[in-house]
Amino acid sequence: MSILGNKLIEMFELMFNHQGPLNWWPGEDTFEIMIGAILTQNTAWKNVEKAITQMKEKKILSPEAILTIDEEELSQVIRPSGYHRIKAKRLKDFVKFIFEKYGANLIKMKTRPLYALRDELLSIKGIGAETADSILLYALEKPIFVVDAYTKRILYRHKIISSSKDDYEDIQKLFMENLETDVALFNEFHAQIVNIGKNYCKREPKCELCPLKDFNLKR
DNA sequence: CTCCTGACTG
DNA sequence: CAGTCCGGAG
Repeated sequence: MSILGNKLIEMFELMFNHQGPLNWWPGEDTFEIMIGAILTQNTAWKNVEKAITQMKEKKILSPEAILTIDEEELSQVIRPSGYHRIKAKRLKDFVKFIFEKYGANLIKMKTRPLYALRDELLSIKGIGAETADSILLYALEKPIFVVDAYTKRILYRHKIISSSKDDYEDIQKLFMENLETDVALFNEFHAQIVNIGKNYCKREPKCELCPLKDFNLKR
């Protein structure tokens, strides 16, 4: 294990021991996780839950329903998630891809190699690196590390990276080249980071209360 | 860089 | 009442 790998594990354990297992999307429906990953783009998860609840009530939380429903109507149903017009289009573009490439068979989709699938997802308008990786890790259980704004901020503040705007793929490599390739670890690690981000590592950080307050910082 | 959007927080 | 939210496109 590399020096950096040990540091990352230390960071993970500090977070995990304070916050406990976060159980992100355990046993949740694969398709629902994919939809959630798109709806949560720059949006608080609480608002995404409302949108998903409404989709269930209207019985449109399926590839078939999203493909056929009127885009305007879809945008109204997902309205609580914000950016509802553009996200309605993104959902439709996404399910079109699902149908064209995999006949909406998510089991079949899962058999495809990780990076082939990643390239396909990135070719869809509205699916960027973070959304693609969230779908790959949390819905399809592929071993890839999800990087987000919190990840960059936390690594920067704890001096693991020297600039707060390092490249997405570089930061992803930093985790993947120094940790065991483990879906469960990647899943929990990112979840822990997000929780630290929204509870402590905000723009105005609450360092005194943070589980990472003594991590890699000279006092 | 700006726009996209509603809901919630401090 | 401004800032922010599990970003991405133009």
